[in-house]
Amino acid sequence: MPEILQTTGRETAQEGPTQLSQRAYDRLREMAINYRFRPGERLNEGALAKELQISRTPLREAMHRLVSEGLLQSVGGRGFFARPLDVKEVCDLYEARLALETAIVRLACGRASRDWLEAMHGYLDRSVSAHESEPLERLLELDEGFHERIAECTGNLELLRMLRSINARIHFFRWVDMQGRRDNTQAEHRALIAAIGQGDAETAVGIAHSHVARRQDQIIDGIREGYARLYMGEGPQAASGEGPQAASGEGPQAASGESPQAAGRVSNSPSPEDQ
Amino acid sequence: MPEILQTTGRETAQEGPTQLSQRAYDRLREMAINYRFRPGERLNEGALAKELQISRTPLREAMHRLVSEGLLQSVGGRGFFARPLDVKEVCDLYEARLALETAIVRLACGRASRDWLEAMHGYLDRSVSAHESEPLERLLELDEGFHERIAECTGNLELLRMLRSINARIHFFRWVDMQGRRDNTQAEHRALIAAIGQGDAETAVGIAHSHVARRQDQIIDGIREGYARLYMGEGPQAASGEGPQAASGEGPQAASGESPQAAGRVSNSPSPEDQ
DNA sequence: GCATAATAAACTGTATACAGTTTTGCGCAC
DNA sequence: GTGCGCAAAACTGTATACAGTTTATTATGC
Repeated sequence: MPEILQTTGRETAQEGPTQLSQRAYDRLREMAINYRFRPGERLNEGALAKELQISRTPLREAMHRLVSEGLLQSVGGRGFFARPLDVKEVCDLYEARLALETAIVRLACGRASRDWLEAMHGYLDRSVSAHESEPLERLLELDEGFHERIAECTGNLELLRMLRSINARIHFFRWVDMQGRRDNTQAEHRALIAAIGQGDAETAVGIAHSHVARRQDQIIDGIREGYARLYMGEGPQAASGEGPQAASGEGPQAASGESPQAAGRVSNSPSPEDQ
Repeated sequence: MPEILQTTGRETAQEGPTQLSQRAYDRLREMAINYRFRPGERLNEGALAKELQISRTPLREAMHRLVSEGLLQSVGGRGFFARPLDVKEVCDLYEARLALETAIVRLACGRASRDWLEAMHGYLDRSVSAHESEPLERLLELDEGFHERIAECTGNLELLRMLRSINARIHFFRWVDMQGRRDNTQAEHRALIAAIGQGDAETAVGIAHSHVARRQDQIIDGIREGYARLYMGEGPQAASGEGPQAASGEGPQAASGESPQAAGRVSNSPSPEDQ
């Protein structure tokens, strides 16, 4: 049952990719990013395939890609698992992001064009107007977009690719971190662009560093909060789809009996030796 | 025909992974890293599967992973392609490597333990003794290992992961670059470790920078040389396996009719929109 | 009642089948 | 000889089948 996909064929802007494995990739990626699967949970291929209305073949292809991107894990012989909520890993990611962002900003200082600067001012203007009205999820996207645009400014697609990969993996924790307080980072963003525009690398890197850097305990607090939130059944865009609980059907494979508050030693994954 | 794999089962140190998709991944990765496929060449799944003595299912799973890692490309509906020999991409990778290495060394300065320093001195000693006797391929591996150990010293697995990914993708060009001259980088390596040992970040970063940095024209020369070498049928470890030519069977799908010397505009890939 | 062993169900990893599309090869007009 | 169009072959993307293993369940002994 190939399940004729929506309107068959011509790939307008509206309908998704025609490739089933690509479609599965897109959907699974979104789920993994937002921890729609419980950390460490084993993913049931049959159930997922039924849910996505595809067969296991393209589904597994998508899963293999997500393993390579650190959004899923695989244990040979026992299938695929949701990424665990691992404190060390998240701290490493934040640190890597800081290093990457610093390098990117430094490069951007020598390469920003007049056009790019103008476009960034426009982007910031739009972000400001969104700040009051848009949901937090959208504000986070705007912030990610801001930093990715700086990476684009360097012209280095590999740096951009790495930044995107990291951003995807810490997205959830940044979202949790934003809950409650609606920080106004606009001023810092403006100052950063100004410094880049003047080619003042030291100032720009300084701003970027203080803007991106997080103290370890802040990060850990965020993770703990995220853990609690996960088991209270909330997440970014949790309302879309079919609800906050893990999307793998009835969910007989609950994560574990561990104390959800203990974010310090959280991973209940079978510590895969893969990759 | 499951083709009982060697000695069936118990996964000693000698025999490869039991998982066929993992075995395919390992072999394809090695091939892609060393450009055993001609740049931009379309990979024939049937032929590759026969060569690896597996079916197309695990083969395609491995290929999807390699796409995510930038070692293969995929064009929806037309299959998988060898990564093109793209000058811009390689330059970006070198630049990203420089940024990463700099950040890693800076972190290592605050984290190097006495044990680690001792181990590094041992590693360098072994590298020195290998310098005269071992083949270039091995020396390059030792150099990669040196830098990866510094990344390990930071304790940050994500930085290590990124460094490995980049190293894999520029491996071939560094190998080409080493041909002919047998640089002695030992002194720089010693000095770098010494600076790290003293926690002297500025000196260490300076050494790392001048050690890793390459001028753009040097890189492009290397790529041009690599291109020529590819079409002269030589590559790292080219003797192993079944010869230097692309491993996809008879090779009816030669790369293109482009001038092999013109490394400036080399990519004959169909510019995949994927990933 | 609790731990343990045996049995059944479920699931993963891989091979194969098949439809639709792309590519190749050939014939023909010019 | 060169370009165009059509038919055949080849290839990709996906579904399904199946064997072997893992996991869940029931039965059993203490």
